[in-house]
Amino acid sequence: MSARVKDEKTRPPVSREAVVAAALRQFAERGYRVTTMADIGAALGVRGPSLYKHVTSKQELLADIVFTTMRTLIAAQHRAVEAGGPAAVRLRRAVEAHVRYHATHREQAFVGNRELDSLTEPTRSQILDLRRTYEHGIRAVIEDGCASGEFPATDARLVSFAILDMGMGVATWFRAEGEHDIDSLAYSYADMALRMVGLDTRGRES
Amino acid sequence: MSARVKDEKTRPPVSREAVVAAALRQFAERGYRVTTMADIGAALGVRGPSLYKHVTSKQELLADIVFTTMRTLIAAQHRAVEAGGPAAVRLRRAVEAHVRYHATHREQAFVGNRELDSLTEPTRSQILDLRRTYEHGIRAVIEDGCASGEFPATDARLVSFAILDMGMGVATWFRAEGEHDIDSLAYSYADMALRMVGLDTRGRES
DNA sequence: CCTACCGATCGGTAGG
DNA sequence: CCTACCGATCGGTAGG
Repeated sequence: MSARVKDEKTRPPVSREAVVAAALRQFAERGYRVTTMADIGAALGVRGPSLYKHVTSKQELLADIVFTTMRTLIAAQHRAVEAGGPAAVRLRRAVEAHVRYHATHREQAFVGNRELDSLTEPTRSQILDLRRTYEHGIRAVIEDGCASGEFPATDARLVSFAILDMGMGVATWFRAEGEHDIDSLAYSYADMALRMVGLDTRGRES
Repeated sequence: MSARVKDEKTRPPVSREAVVAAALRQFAERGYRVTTMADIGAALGVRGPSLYKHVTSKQELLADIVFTTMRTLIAAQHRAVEAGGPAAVRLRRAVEAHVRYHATHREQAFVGNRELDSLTEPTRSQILDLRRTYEHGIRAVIEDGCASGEFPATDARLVSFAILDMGMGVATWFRAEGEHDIDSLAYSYADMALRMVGLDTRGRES
């Protein structure tokens, strides 16, 4: 009945990464503001104040999580797009990367979206900038496809929002134990995205 | 420099609806937990404790907002679907209603999504039930279209999630002053939804 | 509708 | 990594 969740003798050493991981889990399941430093410590078998040996503030924990999330998403999108090829191929790869991240890093994506307003300045503005960069990345592919005539004319901004939003939604309902495996999920979402820009995916394309 | 925002003499009478409206605005812009009863009162020109003449708790304010939101959405979906007709027509009307609500009631939709975990039981479970009902409503239309052969075979559950998620996203970025008017926005989203179930919207359908 | 206030919570620091 | 604790916040009640 101690406040410690784990026995001192068997407790693994506390590291910054362990603190961030415990914070992530609790921020995702119960929210940033409701989670206390004591809660995070308890998950690691220590008291709240002990965490300050590894991090400087609770806010820093949240900032770490959302920065890592956005940098990872942007890097994945960059890899998806850089190889070039037809716009349809680049769009498929970018959407698959987007969906794959939101399915495999549900907690990060969820926290990054829901706790945006829990960030203090200037972190919040920096994150919003990264999100804009990310949105512009997928929009550019759509605009390419429109400009080359590959995609029927569409409102690239609207479609990019719709594609990103539906992919972000995956983080809210996807469960690894569920009926969908991640590969077919990513493929299906990319299919939907290609249809949204006007392509018939039952035919020849990628 | 008083804590009151409005002068006592010109302040309109405080009503329950006024309290809910003020709470909605602040829950949307700053979050449920950060908003204090004193904040809500200040927006109406009164002190925090005075609000308890009109509401019984802060939690009740949130519950009022999310229940109204879900009931309104479900009623709008019901109206969109009840007239019958081809599945493509029903799907278009349901998506248009969905998008229209999220564009015109941004704050309600935003709070209803972000603050789900700020609800205490049993309210939270009741709201989750209403959300399931809503999702099943649009999924049923898609399944109808698949069963009748009107839509090419698609995973109805997946597509219904994607369509609802992209519509909910509208609440996060839409601004009435922006470049899109609500009618064309709703139309475009319904177009995308029809494409997602495999229809070619450049042709004959609705 | 007000002031005064209770009770509880929590991030972070002091000082081992 | 701990206990003790400070300072501040806030929902809700008492009693006008």
